[in-house]
Amino acid sequence: ANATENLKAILGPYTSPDSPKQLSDWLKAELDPETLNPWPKTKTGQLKTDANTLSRHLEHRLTTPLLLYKEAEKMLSTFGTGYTEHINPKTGRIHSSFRLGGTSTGRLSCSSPNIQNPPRDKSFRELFSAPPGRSIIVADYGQIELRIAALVSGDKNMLKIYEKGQDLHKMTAASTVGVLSEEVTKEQRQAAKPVNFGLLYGQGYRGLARYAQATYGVDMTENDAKSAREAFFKAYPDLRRWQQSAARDAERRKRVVTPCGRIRDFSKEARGYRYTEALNTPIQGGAAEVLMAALSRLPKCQKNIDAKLVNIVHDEIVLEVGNKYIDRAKAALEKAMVEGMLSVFPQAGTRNLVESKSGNNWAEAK
DNA sequence: TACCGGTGCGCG
DNA sequence: AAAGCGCGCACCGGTA
Repeated sequence: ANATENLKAILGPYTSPDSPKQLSDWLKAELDPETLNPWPKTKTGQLKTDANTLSRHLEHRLTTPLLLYKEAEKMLSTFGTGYTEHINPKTGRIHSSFRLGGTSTGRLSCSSPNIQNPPRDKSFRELFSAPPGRSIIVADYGQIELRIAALVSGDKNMLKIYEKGQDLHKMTAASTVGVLSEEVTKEQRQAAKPVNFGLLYGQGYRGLARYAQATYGVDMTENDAKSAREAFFKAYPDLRRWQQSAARDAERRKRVVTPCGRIRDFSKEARGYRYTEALNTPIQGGAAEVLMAALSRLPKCQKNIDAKLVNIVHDEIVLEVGNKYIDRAKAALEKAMVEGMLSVFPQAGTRNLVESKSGNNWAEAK
């Protein structure tokens, strides 16, 4: 509330902090030309006012109050009232809709409300709690898309890493920094995540530098990104070859196929063939298919166990179960997920594939 | 009042 | 030549 008053005092009565357009106009009148000229623009010519752009101008008196306001506003509107308005008075629960045909890759989508994107912060996740006498079980696949990339591309080095039960972020860090995997620091591992996630789907070095900063707060110059990119593909050369041939193939046929054989036809889409989308679809789609295979095995595994499926978040399954069944349900869930993976990729290694936990709420079980 | 595109942001 | 992908929701501002 204090920050909001402060923000009002700075912006004046004619500029709403909720309006990117008004904020852009306010900044245009406010900033000197040296700051204004290089300021990033939207495609309609407005000044960008997103958190990443603002955070590069911490010296400005508007920045901190506005960032605080944006965060608070998002939390209150989307995850506060946005959720509570959907509480069913009869059950006291939120009953979201999950859609099976709503995405171009085969993932589920979720709405009214979307409970696939509540903030990871404990103070939110702990609100998803089990009734007395019952518990929440969460099981998730570790690095599922990277594993599937390894399997789909057949990259020998990636496959070896997963067969040994090693951590690919750490191994990529070792390769890009040029040290032994035992010497990789937490920070170096963190910096390797955008490298893995970005380059997997065709990101260039400029995009990588931007993305590392924006998403992971990792400072990476374009030169750093360039050499990280080269080191990455030197470490995983079969992945590079797969990307090149998959992209050529997709461009020629205007379609890609997922591991289970579902087709994404770019010729039916407004934007047509897209390089990065062509690389992503079989991987993300494969991960979705693995999760579906796991879900389809749940009823069998849950026999005689009073378990409710309460959420599905792309690589994660959330159950609610009576306390006396926790161990059995956890084992059954893990089994279903491992078998789901093997049903799509029989050759997959399963070390450290699934991790599960239980607790009174979603935060404790994570 | 209803809908839509643009912008921004939460998650995997 | 260069290129992260996939969602849903809040809010604004313009149109129907």
